[in-house]
Amino acid sequence: MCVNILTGKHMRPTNYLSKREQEIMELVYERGHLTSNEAMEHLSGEPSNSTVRTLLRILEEKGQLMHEEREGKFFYLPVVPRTSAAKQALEGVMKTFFRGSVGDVVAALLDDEHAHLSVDEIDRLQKLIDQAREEGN
Amino acid sequence: MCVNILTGKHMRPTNYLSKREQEIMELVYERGHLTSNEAMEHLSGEPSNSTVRTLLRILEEKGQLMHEEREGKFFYLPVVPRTSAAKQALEGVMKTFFRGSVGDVVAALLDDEHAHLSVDEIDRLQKLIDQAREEGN
DNA sequence: AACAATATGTTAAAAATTTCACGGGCTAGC
DNA sequence: GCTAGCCCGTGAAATTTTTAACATATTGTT
Repeated sequence: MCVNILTGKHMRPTNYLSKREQEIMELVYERGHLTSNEAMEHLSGEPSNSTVRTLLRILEEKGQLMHEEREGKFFYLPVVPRTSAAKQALEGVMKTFFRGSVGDVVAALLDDEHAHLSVDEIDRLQKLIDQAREEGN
Repeated sequence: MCVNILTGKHMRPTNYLSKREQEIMELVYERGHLTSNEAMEHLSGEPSNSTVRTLLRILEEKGQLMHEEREGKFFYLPVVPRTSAAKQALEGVMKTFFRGSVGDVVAALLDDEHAHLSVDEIDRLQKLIDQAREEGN
């Protein structure tokens, strides 16, 4: 068992997260915050409230979650901000499936006929590309 | 333990993959194929060859991997083609971190100043956008 | 005060994952 | 033939993950 350098609190080693832990982190990022009851409702299987709370506590010990009390309940929040986590996740997928190429990812996204983009969205992307072109110089 | 309807072979339930299993699948997709020795070298920690082979076999039982023999060695290959797996992975990230919005993902990719795109790549994306604009009508 | 309803804290058993020692098969070189 | 080197298969121990029962705390109601 590790010890947090700053707080002196005991911490679990982080490394990779377990399956259930990942499931929970996905929920937290998707919803922004999470109570044990919300988690219970949305997790696969039908975990008991007790089970879910244990997991939330472990994730807190691992430094992945923090909680604050609102209306007498624990609201769990991600420690790593959503945008950072998003970037990390994207980079992972990019490395594993797209040889690390941003272009390939965008191509896959736009190629997918399933993903009908609105005119507004296309305009938005157009601006981003124009911008990227400028920065390239 | 489950049984494959077609082959009658015993199978493990698939569901979510465990941490190690995920690590291995990432390697397979990144490299295209994998031998036990390659896996051993690239996995975190220093798993023994024996350990790795067990995991590869389990993934095969789960229907995630298949193997063929080349030069007397087992080459493990993904059962789900790379492009399908890539799409799935992207959709996961998109749902968790980008409210399912393709536009938001592309924006995040292009926004990242870290990702300097070459002129060729920008042109490529431009074509994709033009194409998407046409299809939108 | 006593009770019900709702939350969290603690602890430990059950289940799954992870690990690897050992055994066996095959090939190449002596 | 015998041996060394390399590879795969199997069974079981070690470790981690997952689960939830039970205990405690707080709040609002009768």
